[in-house]
Amino acid sequence: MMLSAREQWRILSDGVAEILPEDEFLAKLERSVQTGTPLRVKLGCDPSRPDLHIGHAVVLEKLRQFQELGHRVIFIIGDFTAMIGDPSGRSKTRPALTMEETQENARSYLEQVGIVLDVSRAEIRHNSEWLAAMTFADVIRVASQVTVSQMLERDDFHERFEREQPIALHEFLYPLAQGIDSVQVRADIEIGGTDQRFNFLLARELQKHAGQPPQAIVLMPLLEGTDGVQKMSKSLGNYIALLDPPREMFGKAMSIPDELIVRYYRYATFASADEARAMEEGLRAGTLHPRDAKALVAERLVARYHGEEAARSAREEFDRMFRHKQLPDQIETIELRLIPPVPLVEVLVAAGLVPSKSEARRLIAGGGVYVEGERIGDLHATLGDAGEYVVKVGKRRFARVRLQA
RNA sequence: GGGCGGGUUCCAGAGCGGUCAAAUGGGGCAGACUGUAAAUCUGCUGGCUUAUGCCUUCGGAGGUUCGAAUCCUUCCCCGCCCA
Repeated sequence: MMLSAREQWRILSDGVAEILPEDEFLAKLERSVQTGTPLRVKLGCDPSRPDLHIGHAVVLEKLRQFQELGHRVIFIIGDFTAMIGDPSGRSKTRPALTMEETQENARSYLEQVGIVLDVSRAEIRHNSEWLAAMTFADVIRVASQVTVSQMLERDDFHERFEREQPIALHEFLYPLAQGIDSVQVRADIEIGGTDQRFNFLLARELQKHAGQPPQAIVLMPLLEGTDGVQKMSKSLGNYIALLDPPREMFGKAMSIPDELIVRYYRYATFASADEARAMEEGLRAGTLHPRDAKALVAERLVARYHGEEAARSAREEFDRMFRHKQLPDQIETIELRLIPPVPLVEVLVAAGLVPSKSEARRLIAGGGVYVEGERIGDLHATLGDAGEYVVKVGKRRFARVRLQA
């Protein structure tokens, strides 16, 4: 009932950025088939900020395939590392999380993972289980297995070293901790984004020292964020969250640069290589309009996470608002306890449409504020009477404010 | 421990006694245009009872000065080199 190693290889290698080393991966599949033993596929996760996005889904989707082929997915919740603090040097040190926060985050993380794959069939481990138990002597022993110049091979360390930027000593320990995780769970495969290459390779070294067969590595492409330049990440604000509501998801997908359309088609909506090629050719030949291609991607993306129905209505709403510049079909009503006449500037702030009066003035001066469909250019404009007003700020901020008598 | 160079607004990075809320680029927002929240172009980008006005900001605390991001003292932090 298990597929042959070849068949599995065909499925599992589709859409990956890199498999290291390929022959070992294939050998593992073959042994797995022969002995009827599922492979142990590890995914480490940082529970510090549980807001998964469609970039994570690229990895999760691959993991789902492993699951469907009968392999064992092992999630490692990095609760220990999260409690200690920030691994990545450039960001200002993140505050260490408390035990409760970490647990809450982990719960929410798994819930979001559950959108893509079957968490109940996965093995879930917390790395505090073994990392918290290590003594300093244990740490030194593991640290002795890696040299400083090996560490400096990692391009992010290398670059900072070259640029004379700080690298804190503990940053060297995080890759080590990840490697120890692999040893602990006896990972056959570790999966992650291409930025994890160094850490995953280091884990192989530690596994060899521990007398284990080293894990094979599956690296998935990193999806660019909606800005089209940097990788998708929460901190850069260029992400589409798995939990984004349909309209948000649709709109964000429509804001990607044209060059990214096909890539999103392939990796965000999991179109096959053939489908992606077809779209690419259509775009190049001019038979497929970029806007339509993008709308297709956006719709398919929304459909995946919210269903066909939601996708269709998100698309209609988008067309209404941005192509035809009409009002959205639902506008939040905000009651203001202000007695007319009220300066418009004050209304905008009170309604939460802008963060400050200065900002409100700038927007008015720049022609970005509308009341009842009419552009307001006067900084001193007031809403004179009680009643409801539809206020629009920019393209996307709407509110129906109600002034009481 | 010694020497040198640094810490500036969301980020990077100029400024080095007044003309500094602080160049420039990025990001963000808005406008025009359009095929979309693409691209391109333009404008804006600390706050306040709109005021040739006031307040807060240039690592922290003091000081000099009519006046400081700019000078001095001291403290904290970072990088490099030497030990």
